[in-house]
Amino acid sequence: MSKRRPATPKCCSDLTAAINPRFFKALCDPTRVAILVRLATCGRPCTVSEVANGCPIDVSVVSRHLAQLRDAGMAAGERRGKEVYYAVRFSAIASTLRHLADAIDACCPPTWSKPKRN
Amino acid sequence: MSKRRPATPKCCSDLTAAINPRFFKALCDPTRVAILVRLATCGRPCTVSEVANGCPIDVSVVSRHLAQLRDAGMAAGERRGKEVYYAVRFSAIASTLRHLADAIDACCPPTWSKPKRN
DNA sequence: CTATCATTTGCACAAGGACGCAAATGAGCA
DNA sequence: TGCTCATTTGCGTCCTTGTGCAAATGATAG
Repeated sequence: MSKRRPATPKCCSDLTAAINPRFFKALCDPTRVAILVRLATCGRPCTVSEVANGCPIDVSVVSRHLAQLRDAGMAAGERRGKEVYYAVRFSAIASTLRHLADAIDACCPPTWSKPKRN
Repeated sequence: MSKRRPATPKCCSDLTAAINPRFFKALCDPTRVAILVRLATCGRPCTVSEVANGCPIDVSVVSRHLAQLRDAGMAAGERRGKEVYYAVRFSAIASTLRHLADAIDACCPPTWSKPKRN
């Protein structure tokens, strides 16, 4: 008599809300990921020039990538004088990922129902 | 006398390894995400036609998206007769996300060092 | 104010990805 | 074997996005 599972479990609407396109789009491009890792590896906030230094791509492109990471909530930019220091928002990224992981778990039925043959 | 943090913390190489481009590329496209959510909402393995039914896009496109989700490790496809049943790999997705979240945390220094002025 | 440096933005071009249609493949059935 | 249905794949097109160069903006020093 106890209902097993609603036809459309409410968890999945949460799932849609948990998937922020801008967030994952930011992780699509290998160059952008490399920039993010480089920023994380640095261990402290870095300027655009510092990040671009040694990279084969133009500074303007690095600036755009950093802005995109900022808009995605994965980095924070702070201007100090002429320079802008970017830092990885570690906890924000981790919490976003864990939030989605929880939403996924909530969507997963404990026992996977056998598909009915039609 | 105790060292605070190595110049290049080993955690960040883990970070690079934890970010699978194919995984996040799969979540870039809104249509693909919608298909994933639809598959999750269904609550059971669905055929390509079932997923495509009611969608404004062509079946072939849905098939391609599902294949991409499969290659990304987010879905599993199993052929039964003429049809192929796709299912969301909930635990695989969740564990991938949590693994990355852990790698991010490991990369984050407890006390964020003040940026040195150059 | 002018000069200089760091960063951002406008613009044009190239590369990559999504899409639809048609053809090919896989699998069951008469 | 021939037919039908479900899925996949090839191909051309369109749209998005990454990229470099040049110009504009922001900010400090002289």
